[in-house]
Amino acid sequence: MGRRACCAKEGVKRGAWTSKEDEILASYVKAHGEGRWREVPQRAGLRRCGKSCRLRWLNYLRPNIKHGNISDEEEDLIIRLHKLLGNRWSLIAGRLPGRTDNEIKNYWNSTLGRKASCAGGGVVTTPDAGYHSTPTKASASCETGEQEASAPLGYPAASGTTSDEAAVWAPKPVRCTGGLFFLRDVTPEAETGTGDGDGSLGYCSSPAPFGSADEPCSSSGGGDWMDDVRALASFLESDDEWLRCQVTETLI
DNA sequence: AAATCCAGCAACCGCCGCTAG
DNA sequence: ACTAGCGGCGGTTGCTGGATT
Repeated sequence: MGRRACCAKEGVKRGAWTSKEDEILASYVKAHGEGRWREVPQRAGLRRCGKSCRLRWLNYLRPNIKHGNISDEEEDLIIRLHKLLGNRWSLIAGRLPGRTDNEIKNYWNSTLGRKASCAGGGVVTTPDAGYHSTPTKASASCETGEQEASAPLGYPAASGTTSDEAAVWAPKPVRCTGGLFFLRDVTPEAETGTGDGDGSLGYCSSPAPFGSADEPCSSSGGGDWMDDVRALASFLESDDEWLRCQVTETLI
């Protein structure tokens, strides 16, 4: 409230970008670097909102961006990361070089989400995010059309459990000076990680009172889900950023 | 061949956290 | 300590082209 709009509505062009605009923006960012997006339109001579410039650059103009043809490996990784992280598209994208959060989000909503939904689960999202926006098109094309009442898109419909029980708690991540961590107590198992660590993981030291009794947080776990977590932890530990953080056992 | 439906994608919107002043 | 501004993120919308009727 009271916050200034990110850019004036009037005089700002909207809609699809032209190749000319792309060219201007790309050359500007190459010359001046990223950041100060609010100033970019003025300085570059674009009649666009700064946010729009940023989005265009990040999702389309940035070097090394890959478009389309998401491989099976990438798809598998997206599914696994989504299991672990929920709808944290930027984090998922961070593990997929050349892919953008927007592309992954779109891919999920249009393809993987539907697959998962029709398959009856195996997908996790953040309860706090309240995945209330099951893509209507997707759900409409789902053959069963019945599972959504008990297992909305994004929640696993684990056999033998209620949807609530099956809901894996994917906590809201908070920043950790360049990394990500989940505000949960570090358990001994988490400290040892996958066993190949040398104990040098840079844990953040302040388990904040984030998790209260509300989060579905089963400690038993095991099985495929735990395998996924271990595999992901192993994968992610190859990343220096990730070394600063950890995924605790209580995720399961 | 025309109309309609649907999937995919680009872009917008609004909220939130961080940080500089 | 407080506040305003900025950047970033996730959800949503709307357009477009291909598929189907």
